Amino acid sequence: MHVSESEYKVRLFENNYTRKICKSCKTPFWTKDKERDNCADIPCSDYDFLDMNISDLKLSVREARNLFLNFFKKHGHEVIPPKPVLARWRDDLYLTIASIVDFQPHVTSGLVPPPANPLVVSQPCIRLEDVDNVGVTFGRHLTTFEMGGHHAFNYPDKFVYWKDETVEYAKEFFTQELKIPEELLNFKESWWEGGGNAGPSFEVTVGGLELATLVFMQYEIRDGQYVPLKLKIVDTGYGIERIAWFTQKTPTSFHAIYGNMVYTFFKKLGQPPVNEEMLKVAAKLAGRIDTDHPETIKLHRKEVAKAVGEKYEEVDLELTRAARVFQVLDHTKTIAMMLADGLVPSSSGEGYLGRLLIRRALRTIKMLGSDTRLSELVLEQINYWAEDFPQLLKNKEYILDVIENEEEKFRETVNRASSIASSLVRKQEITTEDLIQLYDSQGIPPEFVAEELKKKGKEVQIPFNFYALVAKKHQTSPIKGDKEKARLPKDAVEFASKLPPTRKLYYEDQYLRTFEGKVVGVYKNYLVADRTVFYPEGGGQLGDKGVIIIGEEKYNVVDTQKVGDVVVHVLDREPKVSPGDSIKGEIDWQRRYRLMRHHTATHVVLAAAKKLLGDHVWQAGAEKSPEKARLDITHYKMLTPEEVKKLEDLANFVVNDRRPVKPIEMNRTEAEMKFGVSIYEGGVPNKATIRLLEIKDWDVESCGGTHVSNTSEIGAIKVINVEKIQDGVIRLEYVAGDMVSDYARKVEEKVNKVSEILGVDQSQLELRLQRFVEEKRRTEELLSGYRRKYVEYLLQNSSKEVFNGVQMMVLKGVDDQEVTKEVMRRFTLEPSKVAVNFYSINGRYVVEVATSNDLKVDGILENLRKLGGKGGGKGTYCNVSFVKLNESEVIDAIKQGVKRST
RNA sequence: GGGCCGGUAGCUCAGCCUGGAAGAGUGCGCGGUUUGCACCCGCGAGGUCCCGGGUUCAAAUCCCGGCCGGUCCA
Repeated sequence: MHVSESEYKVRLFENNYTRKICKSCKTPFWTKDKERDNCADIPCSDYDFLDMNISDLKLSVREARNLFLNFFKKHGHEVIPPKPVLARWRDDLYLTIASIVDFQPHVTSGLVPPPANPLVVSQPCIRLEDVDNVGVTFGRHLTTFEMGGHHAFNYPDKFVYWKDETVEYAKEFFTQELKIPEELLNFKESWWEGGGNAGPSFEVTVGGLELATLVFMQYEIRDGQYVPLKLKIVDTGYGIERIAWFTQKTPTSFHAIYGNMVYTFFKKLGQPPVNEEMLKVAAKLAGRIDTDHPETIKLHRKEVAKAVGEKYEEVDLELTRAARVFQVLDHTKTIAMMLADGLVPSSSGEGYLGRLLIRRALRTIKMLGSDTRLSELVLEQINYWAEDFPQLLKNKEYILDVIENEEEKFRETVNRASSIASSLVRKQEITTEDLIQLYDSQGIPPEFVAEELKKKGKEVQIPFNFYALVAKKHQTSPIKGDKEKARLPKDAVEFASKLPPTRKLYYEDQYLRTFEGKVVGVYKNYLVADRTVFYPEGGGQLGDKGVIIIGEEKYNVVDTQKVGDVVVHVLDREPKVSPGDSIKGEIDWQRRYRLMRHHTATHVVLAAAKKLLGDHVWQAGAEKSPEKARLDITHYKMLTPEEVKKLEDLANFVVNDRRPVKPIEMNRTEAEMKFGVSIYEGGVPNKATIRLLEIKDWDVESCGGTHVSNTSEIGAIKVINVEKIQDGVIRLEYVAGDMVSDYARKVEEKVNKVSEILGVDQSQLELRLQRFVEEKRRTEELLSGYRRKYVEYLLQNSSKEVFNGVQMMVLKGVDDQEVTKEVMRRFTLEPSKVAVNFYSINGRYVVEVATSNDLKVDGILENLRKLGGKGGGKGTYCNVSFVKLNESEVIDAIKQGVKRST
């Protein structure tokens, strides 16, 4: 898009700033420095700030954050708390990648007001795009960082501030608070696009480092066109860690972020310290690394070697080592943050992102030749950041336990590398394709395979872009998409979508069973009224059934669905009715009440699971039917029988405690601030006002279902099944109310049936069964004794004859294959023997022939086929079947077919 | 969510491509050898070849469907 220059004209620049064009990247930028000819951003500049002598400020990350927040607080912004790093209030993103994400999509679209306006937040973010580059660039790339954002939401009728003020805030913050001389500031003109929005932006750079980006969100991208937004949003991002690094001027940004922990990690990972002068040069020149072009890494290290006057090989080795330690530092923090916010590692969804980082960290630790526990390193991070992110300490036990669990899994995977390598050694040449196949299907990192192969004296080259090659194999993957299955045919949806919203009597009184209303639309067997008590399927609760009476005619409602705000009754046949007619309806109360009980029970169980297992427990799916309820929760290991019992007890405690259950309507921003994002467990509604369901002192969740008004109405809860449906997800099934009795009856019937089969009274069931099993074992022992004896007997006594120096034994009428096989095998151990066995199966007669090793079976086979037999075999054994059998003919054929093996 | 790999003795796995008698190592039991904590020798027990269907005279093996486990990708 062609951006008009006027977009970048702001008040501040009238004050002696000039617009220049960077000689290197041709980007326009604004500065007061008359001499400067480049944009002061990498790669046009190195990290020159490392050598700038500006002030005595040395800010830690925490101090940088506070300085930032307080500055904007002073200037009329309200400080709001950050959200979790997992973007659970959105269904299009897994991770919080920027501060603006906190307010998308409903605040930015204007549907709901922001929690404050203007506001400021320091939002921990996670971005995995550059996961490969972390460490290699000595601090340029991180997977986790804090984005300081001050935001203003300008409505058509309420203006807060826009470009002039935003740029002035930046100037003031950097010059007043960070004491940076104004001449060093550069405002690079840029254009930002993301999440369907776009707008002009300034990147504020100093000495090569981009310290902030000031975005002016003002367009929506619709069909490739830029449509002006009603809402104009100031979206800024200040790099909190970069500010800390900028003031500290440590060798790398890791030193600035992690302080002494850098040295702790070197020590714990068994690495001698790396020359800091070398690191500083490496960091300063890191802007020249373009990780899409691996040769630039080599080039970078050569330049470092030149600058510090050492051999390239030496420098390369040292920097590789350091880069790996930095990678572990970075990943351990990200892992801790993700787990603290409740991520459960798994093989799909957000869970995989966590596992990916954990595995990468484990791999790097191993490549450093260290056997330090990952959990030990993460514990360092927890303690280091405990004050900044209290959720780390709160969930410490969970975090460490999960990591040990993952470490164990990884160890098992890696142990396979050695045996896999030995089977690979047999191959002439091992290709990249083999390595990809191994990693992709079994998760064995190529580095480990290569190492194992080396031990066995075989070399294999791992291409630099190995992981990119793997990624290439998986290009068509959708993101987080959970499309609601269409439960009504297209034409019915179209019919209903034109109708006005239905009045939802089931929300006005959840116990209402009947109603009278007027028809507003009818299409085939789909009927819509102006109001209804019929609850439409949603939130995992099935739609109501019942009857609708039109005049004298009674129609069965077989299902109820919704299209937007319109409730559609699905009738058993097409009704004779027109819009405006009066109707009466009554729901199947028995069924509905069971659904209500199961639904409320689900909220009780979910909260119980959270309290029992930890905050990481999150609803991963649920279904309530009249018969039973099902709840899938995120958890990293199977529940023990004791845990299941405790869960059940806890849930029933809440039932017996008679807790009131109450729906509340609330503005969503307010609800999020008050209860946190866990209200969205069951899904994220797309409305400004949301319906919350509160179980007193127990649970609050956004929910559109129908519920009982007191937990005591649930009656009782019985867990009937617990299973692991996939890695990281546990399924709980349970029944409530009268279905508990139903379930008990079924169990009782089963027990009765079993006692009947065993012919004993229930009281003696276990004893009888135990004896039964014992008896079976003894019978088997006895049988194998008899078999042995029978084998001996047959070897001695079955008919034998000799021809051409070959002895032939014939077995007949022995229908125990265990015995015949053994007899034939034993008989043919000695040379010049042939064993024949006749038996029949499925109405066919089978001739089985075995010979000793010195004979061959193929002549026999040929002869038997000539007689009309079908079959085959090789070596010393064959197997031929006949529809009709002439025994002596067969025997003759065998005799004539015997051949010596050569 | 999608792709790939796997499921055979208590355990680790071979056999599967190319259908034809269910295998090895280890562990277990017994005996021998050795007075010593991963010794050696011999013997023995141990199987729903994940489940279901199909093809075939014949399926661990080939085909289809399912279950379970592992793993990779955004």
